[in-house]
Amino acid sequence: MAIDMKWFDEMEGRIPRGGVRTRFAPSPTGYMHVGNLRTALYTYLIARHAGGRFILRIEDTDQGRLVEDAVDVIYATMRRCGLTWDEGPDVGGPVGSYIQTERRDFYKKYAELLVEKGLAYYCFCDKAESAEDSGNFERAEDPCRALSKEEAEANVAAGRSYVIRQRIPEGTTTFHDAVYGDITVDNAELDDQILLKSDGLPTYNFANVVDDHLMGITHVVRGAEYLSSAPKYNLLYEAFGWEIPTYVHCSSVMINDPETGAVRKMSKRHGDPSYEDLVAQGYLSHAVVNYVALLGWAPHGDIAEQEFFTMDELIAAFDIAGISKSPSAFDMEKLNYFNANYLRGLSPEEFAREAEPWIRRTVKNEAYDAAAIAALLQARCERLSDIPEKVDFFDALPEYGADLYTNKKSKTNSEVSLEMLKQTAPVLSGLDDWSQDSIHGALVGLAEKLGVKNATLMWPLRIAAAGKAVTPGGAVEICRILGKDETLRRMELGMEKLNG
RNA sequence: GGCCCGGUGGUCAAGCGGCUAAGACACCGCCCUUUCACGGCGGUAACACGGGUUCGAUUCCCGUCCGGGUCACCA
Repeated sequence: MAIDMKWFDEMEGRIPRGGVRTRFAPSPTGYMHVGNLRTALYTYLIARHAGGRFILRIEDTDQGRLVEDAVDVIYATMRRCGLTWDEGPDVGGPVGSYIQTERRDFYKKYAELLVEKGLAYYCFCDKAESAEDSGNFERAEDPCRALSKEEAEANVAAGRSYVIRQRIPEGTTTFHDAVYGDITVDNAELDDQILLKSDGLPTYNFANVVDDHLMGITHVVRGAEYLSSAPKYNLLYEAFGWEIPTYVHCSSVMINDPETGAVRKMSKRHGDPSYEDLVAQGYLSHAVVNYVALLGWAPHGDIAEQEFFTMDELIAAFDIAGISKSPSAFDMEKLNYFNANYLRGLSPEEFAREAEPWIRRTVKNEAYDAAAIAALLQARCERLSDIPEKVDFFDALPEYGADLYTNKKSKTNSEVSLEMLKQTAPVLSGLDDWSQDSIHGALVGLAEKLGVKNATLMWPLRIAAAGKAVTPGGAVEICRILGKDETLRRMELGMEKLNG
């Protein structure tokens, strides 16, 4: 076979030079792992911090795992998280295509180049061929044998399926990682790695190296699970004579298994939440991004104690030196804390907009003002999904026991509560102005007149109005939203209950 | 199991030879208060272990233990 060196020269000529270029290269699985999101974020931040370019590349070389619309999930997730890319499948760029299956010819040519150089070889693997139908590619004991160039060409010409493997030389390989430092491994640990699969598509490792090179990637950011395959990359770069990029491996995101208590890598397969799951549970993207940024990275210097960051602040503060080597555990409690803060940081209007759909899950009665309910909720929920249960009493007064009327701190019991409700009913009934201030003023005035604590008067009223020991907002707020008629009706029910 | 990488409170973490070892979440008190929250104040809690090196180790080196990752025609 003839190698057209002019083609390679042309490819090399297209590679952008100068400036930082990073890439996020997910495979389209249909959802975004928390770990992946964090890797994407760090990758983005490294590029933006340096004023460089951030590239999105789709790694879809695994035909068996293709998921429909999965690429759209990636786009949507990254946009919602504020990770905008400068080059990618949809926006194009100087070194496209940005979808690996559309680059299959490139990989094949580069693999053949290595064969030509004597650094890789064809092999024909009967066992693999027979296993192809079942889709189960078991590792053969003696999978391949190197053939002479003539034999190989004859086989290829005869249409036999084949793979191309790289010859791994003897010795040791050392590579440098920006967070882990120098790592050396014995090449004996490495197998002759497959570059091109029998379906003509490249393996992940090979496609990565070829693409990162051709796309001019300067910083290869990825999860630490790839740390042990990194030496293979160097061997590939060396075989081609290419410049080795800066590696930035990020430790894994772990999770404490709620069932077993064991710590393990976070994964969708074990039922751990993905980004999409978190959003569905009522977490704000910015809260997730902020939290995840701090999971495995910490700011240095005079902002070492800062924990809330806007994206611009992250861009300014992010540095590779702050990335930690040890794996960190995803803590839902702390995410809750971040989310609660972001929720409170919203303007009342923004919060109401976010909250309304959740409020309306249990509050179907349009007479009850969603914005007013939202106002009570803003300081009281960590996740939007906490909302429906908290406001269910508006539509339907729960069945509740008379014991709820007894509260030590408010100095109430059944008798006291009944008396308070009896005193309160005519006062509220006579109120023309059903506003917050008006109701509050009337109640406080009555408490003073009766010589009781505000709480002693308010507690029974709130229980009668809501039928729950804990509610968002107090008696005044709830009555105000319920409206005068409904409030008085519920008070009647309460008094009946207390009369036994 | 081989190889690789880690190890500061329950969790996230600062620290980068000399500190009463930060801060945050969670937890526990107190204050505020119309319940609960929010907010404010305070508290409990950590350098895995054993050897070195050093005047001095959480910090450097070695071993042990523990944890994780990886050993695919998956990424």
